[in-house]
Amino acid sequence: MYALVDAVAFYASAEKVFDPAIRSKPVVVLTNNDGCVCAICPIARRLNIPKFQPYFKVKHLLAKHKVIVRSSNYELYADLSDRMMNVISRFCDKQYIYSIDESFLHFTGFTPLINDWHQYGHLIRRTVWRETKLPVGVGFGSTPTLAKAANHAAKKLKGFNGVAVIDSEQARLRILAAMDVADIWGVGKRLAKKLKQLHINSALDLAKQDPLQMKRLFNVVLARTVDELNGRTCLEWDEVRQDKREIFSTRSFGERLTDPTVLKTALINHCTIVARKLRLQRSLTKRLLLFVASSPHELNAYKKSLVYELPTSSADSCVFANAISEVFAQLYQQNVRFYKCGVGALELSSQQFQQSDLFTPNKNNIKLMKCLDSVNARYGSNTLALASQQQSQAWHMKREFLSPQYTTRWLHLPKISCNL
DNA sequence: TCTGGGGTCCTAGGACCC
DNA sequence: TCTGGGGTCCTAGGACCC
Repeated sequence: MYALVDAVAFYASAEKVFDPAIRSKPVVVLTNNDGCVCAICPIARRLNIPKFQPYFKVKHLLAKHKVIVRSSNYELYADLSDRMMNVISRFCDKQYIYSIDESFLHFTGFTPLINDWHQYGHLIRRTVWRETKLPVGVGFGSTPTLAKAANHAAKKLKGFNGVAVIDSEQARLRILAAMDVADIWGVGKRLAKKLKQLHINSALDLAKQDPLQMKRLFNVVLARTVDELNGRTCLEWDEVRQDKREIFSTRSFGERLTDPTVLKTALINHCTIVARKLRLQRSLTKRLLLFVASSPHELNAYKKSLVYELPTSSADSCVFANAISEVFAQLYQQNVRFYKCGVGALELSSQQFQQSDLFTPNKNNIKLMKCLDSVNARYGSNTLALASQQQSQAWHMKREFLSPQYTTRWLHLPKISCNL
């Protein structure tokens, strides 16, 4: 049995945790640089606020309904996510954190004392709410995709109240029949449109298809989804939590940027993030993708990228930073208003099997990186940083409606006053 | 006045080589 | 003079997810 536990409109719910005054109000959260609406609380959802629309286009609508608008407060969300995942982990020995607000639980060789999945789901919900004040939905199913479907039902379909269980044929048919094919995990807008042309409208319609036929007409991924919807597990636990095959760090700037030094600093910051992520999954990369770009919405948009081939696979921030310095001139161009840049690690390999070069000295300083990681883990990210990262504020995000970092900054600690 | 997220994986099609 | 196959690698862009 698998379970998927995730928060209801996580970012918006997180904003309500330390601000009870807005709990009964419509709340939305914006993406980086206050670009788009990315989280809509259930109360705001009833007002038909569209998701992933540019903020400036829905501004008037939000104002009309007196919607509370917040910038993304990642410091807060990351910390609340940790707390939530911690609580959830107590309910199963195998947890896989799939995203900031979702985790899969895999019950195998272990049955909870409470031998009723409904009750168990509600216990998870109640406990998470009691300890974090975050609302979660829980879905159970015999495959990851069915657990996802149950989770969708738990939160979106009538009569489930936050928990749904697919543990019988009736339950499976009932939930899949009520689900639009577009709401299945792995079926996006594009695929859903094509499926509907073939009169495959509900999740159940898709489940009834022949996997081989789906593979022929579409691809192997969809064939697997069909199998999963029928209770045949294709995404094995190890596959669900496989190592990433590429790792990126990219960001748009709060304001357009023309200064080469600042742009280079931004790139170096991205490369240290990528290096840290690589070390976290014990991977090395042989090739870095570096890119810079002006806004795609601009006339004569500028875009330049290049692949840097490292002499030996690495996850060393210093090696990456040197690579950037070496080729930066090829990326930069005068009079371009830069909007975005990023670094990606391609062609990853395991740290365990490092291939060295007979003729090139290995420049990877594993000890130094280990030290850097442990200091930063203890005292906060970027306590130790490369000199070339120069804590510049110039390219930092625009966050006009930022809430306090209640849990990660002393100055932002919530104050409780009581009158005796 | 101007404003449009970030991450990962996959694939079609082009370049190049034999 | 004209015509032609198959493999590998690379890249840009698409699809999907949150």
